[in-house]
Amino acid sequence: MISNLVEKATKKRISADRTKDLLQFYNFTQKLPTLSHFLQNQLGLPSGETAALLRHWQKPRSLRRGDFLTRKGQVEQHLYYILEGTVIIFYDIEENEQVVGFGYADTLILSIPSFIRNRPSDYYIQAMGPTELLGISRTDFYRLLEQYPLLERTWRQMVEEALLGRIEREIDLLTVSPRERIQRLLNRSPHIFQLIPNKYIASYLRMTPETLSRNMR
Amino acid sequence: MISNLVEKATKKRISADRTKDLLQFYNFTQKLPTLSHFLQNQLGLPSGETAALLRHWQKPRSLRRGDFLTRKGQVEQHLYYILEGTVIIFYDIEENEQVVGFGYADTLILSIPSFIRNRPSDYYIQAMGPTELLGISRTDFYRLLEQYPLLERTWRQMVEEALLGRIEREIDLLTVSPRERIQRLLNRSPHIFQLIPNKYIASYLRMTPETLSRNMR
DNA sequence: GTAAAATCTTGACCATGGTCAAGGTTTCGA
DNA sequence: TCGAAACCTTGACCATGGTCAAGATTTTAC
Repeated sequence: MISNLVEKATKKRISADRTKDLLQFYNFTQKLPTLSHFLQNQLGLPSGETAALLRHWQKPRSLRRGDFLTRKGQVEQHLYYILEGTVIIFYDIEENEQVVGFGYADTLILSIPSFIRNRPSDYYIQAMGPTELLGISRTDFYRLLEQYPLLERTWRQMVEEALLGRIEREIDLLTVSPRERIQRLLNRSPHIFQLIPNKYIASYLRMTPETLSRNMR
Repeated sequence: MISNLVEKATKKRISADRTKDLLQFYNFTQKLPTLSHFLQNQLGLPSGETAALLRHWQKPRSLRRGDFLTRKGQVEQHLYYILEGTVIIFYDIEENEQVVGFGYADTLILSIPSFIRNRPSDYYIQAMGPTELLGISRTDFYRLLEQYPLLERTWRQMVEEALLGRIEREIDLLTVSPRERIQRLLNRSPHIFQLIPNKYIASYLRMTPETLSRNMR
């Protein structure tokens, strides 16, 4: 069943600006019809460099519902491309899980602090259903950054975009009224309400499932 | 008068890790004893490049208490280096001001979305007292990025650090108990309580001045 | 297809932090 | 230095969202 609010938000014609997903911090904005298409068209890499980069993406990894892509404390640091499926990112704080982001098909997903700092992750990344991914190791990726200035420039721009996404997210979190927080997410990422159980969305929005439920009517 | 909590936090020996200021999103972590020292030692620029960059920093700008460095809607986009003084960054949301960051002497300050996107700022930057700054224009800065790969690499790393700072800030904001939010800030940036009136800190911590006051006893 | 698990909804109650007001204190600026 | 403005603190009251519980509904996995 789809609530009235969701229905309205979904139907609404969404501007190019709005479409820019604010969750891009963990999963960058750019949609990737295919990985190589992304590398060439989004990153604008010459075909030689694209080939070099593609060579380092590892064979698909499959997850079932509930499986973890990354666990807290785990040192595995990869940048993942989601071929299919949906994942959530959360950390635990006093027995509770606090959801901080989502990832879905045709986006990149990673534990940023872990990837950038080369440290064990504080975050869990968990599959919401059957999920297929490709990964590239941090080491390989940063080595390629050194080699290809154009790749480094693009990465810089991606990090800049991610930063801007975080700023928007901050405003979401600072918004006092639960109803408005819900509305902001509905405006920006209505599709999430189709992909993710509400209890996780509630956590992401800093409220209980009860409050979310009561304010979606 | 210094509260017990502040006193404790200030006295506590602060680890190198803790010292890393989490507000670095708007004002990057690196302390700048002098601007040229920063350019050479922090950015690791060769002297030639340092000289080139220094040439583009404009003559000091002075602000008095209450003056605005940047106003909402203003297109002036500079990266500023604070020689002396303290500033706050805030935006307005329904008649209220919401503080999102601070800047103090020997750090860089800017409205990131405005600077990166080359758009009018949504944020105000206001001096808390007499303040002296140096600025470099967005145009000049990005032109130099194109010219000097080492500068671009460093900028990329700064943006990465800023991103990590935002993630920490997110956890702060997601922390439910006001008391803990205060404690986290005290642990990380006790000096802020010396530099900034509590009412602004309260806003930054997503609570009223009354709640801050009641929880500092 | 079906049982089990997960999720959603609703109600009653309650704790917490916001609001308003007033008085005291500190800081600012001429 | 002194008057004014800004800021801080405290109390009383209240609105809001959290907690707990129970039943309904949906989804999952075999």
